[in-house]
Amino acid sequence: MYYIIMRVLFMGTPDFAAVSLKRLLEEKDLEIDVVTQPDKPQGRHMVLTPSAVKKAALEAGLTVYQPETLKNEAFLETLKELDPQIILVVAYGKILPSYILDYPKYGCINLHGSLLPLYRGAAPMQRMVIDGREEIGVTTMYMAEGLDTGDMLEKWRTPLPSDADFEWVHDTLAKNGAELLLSTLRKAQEGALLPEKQDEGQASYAAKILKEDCLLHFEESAAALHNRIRGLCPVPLAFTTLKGKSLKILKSRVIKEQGVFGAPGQVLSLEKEGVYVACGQGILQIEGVKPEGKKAMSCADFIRGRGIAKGDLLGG
RNA sequence: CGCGGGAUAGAGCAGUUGGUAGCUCGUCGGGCUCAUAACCCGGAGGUCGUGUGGUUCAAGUCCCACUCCCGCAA
Repeated sequence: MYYIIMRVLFMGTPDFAAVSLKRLLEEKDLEIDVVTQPDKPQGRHMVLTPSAVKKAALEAGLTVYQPETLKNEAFLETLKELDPQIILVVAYGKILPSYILDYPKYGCINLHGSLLPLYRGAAPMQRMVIDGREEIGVTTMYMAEGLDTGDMLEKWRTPLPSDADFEWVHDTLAKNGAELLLSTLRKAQEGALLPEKQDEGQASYAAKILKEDCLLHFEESAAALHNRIRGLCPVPLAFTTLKGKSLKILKSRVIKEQGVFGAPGQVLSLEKEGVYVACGQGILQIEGVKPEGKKAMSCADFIRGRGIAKGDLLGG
């Protein structure tokens, strides 16, 4: 197999994107430059932290660009200088203006973490789990001016196991998405892509996860609560409150789908495997928690330390 | 120096007005049992985060400095 060297501009920011970048780096015929978000203050002491993509790029000895904005002409100079033949975008975090979209010969191709046109937007992977979807996947597309509205190129899909959490989805889609992106890139080189319009009637939007999305409402069914808990695990984690303090929930299991066994949020019993909690419909078993100011622990430990008792009300 | 909580046996926690440490679980040994993650008896295991720190007759317990962990916020 022989390819002429191709100049690729990779634009991405978080870990999900870094996986794709690392995969592309394994290819010998790609000359890659990287654009990522500027370092941002993060963590407990607001330390300036580089993005996962930046770390990966620097490790590989690539040049990294971190424009504050793409809206002015400053970035156009950089673009002309790099003169990419194709731009690959994975979770970059900013909208690309048309002068960038129109620049490369082979276009701008984006990898998105959902089966478009479903779950356009910022947090498709979490939302798919929270909604209890049975099938998940990734899509590559040509980028258009709208939010994830471009013509679709290739897809990869897989069933979503009922106990899989966000981390599993993220890792699975990042890995297979990277392969899909490379496949699409190769087809673009060969002119073998068959763009397909998105059905606007089917489109849905996966909004960014906010604090309020993480709060558990025990009036919901056990199944819905379970989906929310795993969809937000391991970050940012679903939470409830107990005796005025926040309590993050790490892991859960649906014990009963149907029936009302107590006030929503009421602790029914303390078992070895976890705490049984009454929900709007059914019973949820909570298996791991992270109390405010403490480390993550199993429910068995939490009970031993007397952190919770039968009859306590979660979310009160 | 963004705000706050914490650091005590392998784990999760207590520890009262300062007087050299307890609970639950685990672990080890023995007993009971058809059997058991059950039950009974017994044992081991801690220089109480670090400091050649301060106060005191005496500090896990008060004061100071430092290290690390966590929650909030971004």
